[in-house]
Amino acid sequence: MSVRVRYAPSPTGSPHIGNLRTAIFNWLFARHAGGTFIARLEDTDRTPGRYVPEGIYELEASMRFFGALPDEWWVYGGESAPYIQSHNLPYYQLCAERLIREEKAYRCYCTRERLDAMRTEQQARGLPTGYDRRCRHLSEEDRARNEAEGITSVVRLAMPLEGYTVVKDEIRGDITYENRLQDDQVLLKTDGFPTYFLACAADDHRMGITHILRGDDWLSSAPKLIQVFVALGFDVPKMVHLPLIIGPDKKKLSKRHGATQFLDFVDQGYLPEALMNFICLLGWSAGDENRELFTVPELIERFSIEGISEHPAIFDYEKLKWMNGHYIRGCEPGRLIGMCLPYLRKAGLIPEAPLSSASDDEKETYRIEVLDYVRRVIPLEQERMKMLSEVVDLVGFFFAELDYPNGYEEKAVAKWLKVPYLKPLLEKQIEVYSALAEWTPEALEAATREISEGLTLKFAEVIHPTRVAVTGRTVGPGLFETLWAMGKERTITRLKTVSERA
RNA sequence: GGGGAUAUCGUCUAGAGGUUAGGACGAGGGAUUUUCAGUCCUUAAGCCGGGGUUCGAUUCCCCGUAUCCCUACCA
Repeated sequence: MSVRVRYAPSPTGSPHIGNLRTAIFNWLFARHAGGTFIARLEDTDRTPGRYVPEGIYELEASMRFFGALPDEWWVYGGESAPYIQSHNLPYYQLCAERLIREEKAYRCYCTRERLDAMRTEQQARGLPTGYDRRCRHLSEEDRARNEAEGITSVVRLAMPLEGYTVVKDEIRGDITYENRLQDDQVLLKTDGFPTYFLACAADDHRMGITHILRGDDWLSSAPKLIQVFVALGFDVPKMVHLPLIIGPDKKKLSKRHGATQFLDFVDQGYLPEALMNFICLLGWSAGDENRELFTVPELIERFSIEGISEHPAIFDYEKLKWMNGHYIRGCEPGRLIGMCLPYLRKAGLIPEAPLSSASDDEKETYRIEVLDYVRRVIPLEQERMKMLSEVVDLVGFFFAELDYPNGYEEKAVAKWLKVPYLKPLLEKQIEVYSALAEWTPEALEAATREISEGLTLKFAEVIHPTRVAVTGRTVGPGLFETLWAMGKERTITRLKTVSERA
């Protein structure tokens, strides 16, 4: 039987990195096995705040970002449509009614107040919490009277009171749970929507799902899910529980740890291939290959359930940054530049591109004055960039109006723009550079070496003050590439300003 | 309170009875250079504790401990 797996997110906002990994693992598993990858929207919780209709677009964007596109989903359908649970309510209701008819489920008329009070009491007395099954054995008359009175009800699963449920986890082995300890799970809510358990079992069956790969946090409730499958008379898919991704403090990954949601990662400028590669290494390993850099085809080729580990993994942002830097360094300059442009625009370093209605002249000017300059500058910082968002800080001095000492780093100034030979040096440079026939890194270096010899200064004694004078800082790309990229006019202007105010 | 899972360098992990316990990030040192970054070389750093089983346990079993998860008309 060919593999059919699904990613079943809820639209609660921008997807969490843990859910993204679940999606990717499902996708890799399907691709590796030549199976089908399905995405299904589990939007059965209509509680305000927990139901974010726009979340669906984030979900779609995240899958596109990784290139982990489903074979079947709500965007372009498939043979198991619908893929949005709220569009299929009658189906779940039918399932619930059938279970009632077969006495595998029952209507429960208990109010939330009673349930809350019961739970509070149980907790106060140190008793296990759970539904006391009061409505499970209601007489026909009681039931009829409740219905006649119009009391709202939910449908609960009549959990077997004896025996055991075995969760056959593909990586953890068999895990046995006592049925008497399992709650009579609500299957259908008063609003007519199914709960996760009903919707999941019903849809997994309907869609022919063969394997369930989901977070470890579902393991404890797996016996309840299995009992829903059993009650419905459906085969239980193979189960694979993925280790959780946690924060450095071993707590659930949250905002204060850094980026956690898809949007956060995109904003900070992580490349899809870096995030994909890194995420796959959290809770999965290719084995004894002693390698951690993998392309997507390599991941597909190697991915297997045996390689999944069983303990939670801490999300190491440092390692992600390293990996992102690695992929940025290997990036085609054209692609890198394209990815950096939005950051530069957002920071106000470069103007917005002219509208399509703008004149050809305007477009040409933008191309020459902005894009060509960006094209020269970005590659110079490529090997230093760890996240795209850093580009703003890295190349800011190329664009910003430096007006000595405004915009200059204090320490840099103190160290290199207070040297006694500064003024003669700068004046000589202005003279020589202005007369330079060819504005290339090589010519600039040759000229500068001559200057340093002429003034009997060490090369480093020339390099450092020059860099600070022209960039306002002590770190950056090679000085002559920097001068070359900045252009003669900008270079001379900055040297003059510093020289005059020195 | 009940139930479940998990436990190898700081972190991600390899290991599946006998290994100098391997790799990567990070950290330290060195080389290169024009600063930073990068690259190359290099060092330190680990089997949660206690019992078993075994000729021999990081590895298998039990107990303890710790951590996380579930215990909702949330997924």
